[in-house]
Amino acid sequence: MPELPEVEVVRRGLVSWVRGRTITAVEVVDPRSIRRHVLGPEDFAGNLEGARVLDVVRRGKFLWMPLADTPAGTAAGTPGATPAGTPAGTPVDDRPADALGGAVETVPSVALMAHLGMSGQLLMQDTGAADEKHLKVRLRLSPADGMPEQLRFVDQRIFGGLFLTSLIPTSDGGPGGLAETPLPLIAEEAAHIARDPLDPYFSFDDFYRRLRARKTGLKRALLDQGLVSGIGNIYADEALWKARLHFARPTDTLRRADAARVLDAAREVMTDALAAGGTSFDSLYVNVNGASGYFDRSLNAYGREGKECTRCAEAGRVSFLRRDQFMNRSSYTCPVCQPRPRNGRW
DNA sequence: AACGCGACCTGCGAGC
DNA sequence: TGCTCGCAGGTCGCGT
Repeated sequence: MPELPEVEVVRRGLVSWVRGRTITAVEVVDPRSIRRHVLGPEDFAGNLEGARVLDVVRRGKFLWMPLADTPAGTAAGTPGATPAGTPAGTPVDDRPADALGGAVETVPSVALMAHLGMSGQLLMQDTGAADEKHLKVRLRLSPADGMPEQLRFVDQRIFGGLFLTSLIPTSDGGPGGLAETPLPLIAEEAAHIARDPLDPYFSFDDFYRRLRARKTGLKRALLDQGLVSGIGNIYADEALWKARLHFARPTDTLRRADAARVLDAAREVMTDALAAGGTSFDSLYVNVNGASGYFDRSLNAYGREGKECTRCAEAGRVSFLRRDQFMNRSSYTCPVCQPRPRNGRW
């Protein structure tokens, strides 16, 4: 279950293995994993072969690799996404590359997008390594000292996938996401989601203003990737528990301090998970399993139906976590320290 | 605008 | 034992 911290662990690992290398061959083992690349496997492979990976960028749970040297006429998987006849790698506007962040010799216009979905993994593997049971896509990379030759996309449940997308200017002029060499460009397919809480350019003021304008429940807002990205069901429950707020709390009555508390809580939970995942990430593997131990040890709310609330126990009270259906999902709360709003009024 | 829901998937555990 | 069923998760798109 990769959430934002796991994806960031993947990003950090991946960038050290693939940055600067050229994709020499592409093997789509299961076309369902590239179904969001509407032009199909041949187009996908044809446009990737020969491309050079410039960086690995993340916003929320979306991960993408800006590419250089993609074949001219790349359509980025979406008909009409790139102006006809525009060779990929051409600057997206008239500014010189330096004005777009410097340190890049080519301004990319196309990226390889990856979303891990529920069960996706990006693994670096040597050629001799046996295929994984759920291997979906294999990318062969140009040789590099002591580095594995293959980047594999493995996905049991096929909620995730790979596809090519255009890079477009960000709406606020800031970096598209966390990157080694930030550029004010964003993968088109990720342009509709807000910055995530770990993004230095995340604006709490904007978040709070938009939150107050909503007429909905707090958890629904936290899960809305257009408002704040990267928060999934697990971290939403953990953040709400930490902030002592109920999932149904109306957003239009939230005080600034409440909003700040729940957002800080989300950031803390993610940062802790990132630290735990980061420490276990030390091998050739770039995977999403590093944080599973963290989940086992550190969850205070999610999945703990009927178990004691640890915070209440420390305070000498006894209370048990309950599970409710909310948004066709399970939500876990402590009935004592996260009381349900009464009559929707606070 | 808000929101519910189905679709997309597979594996696992519960219950019969 | 073997079957069915419900459930888990994130995202997208459609209908209300």
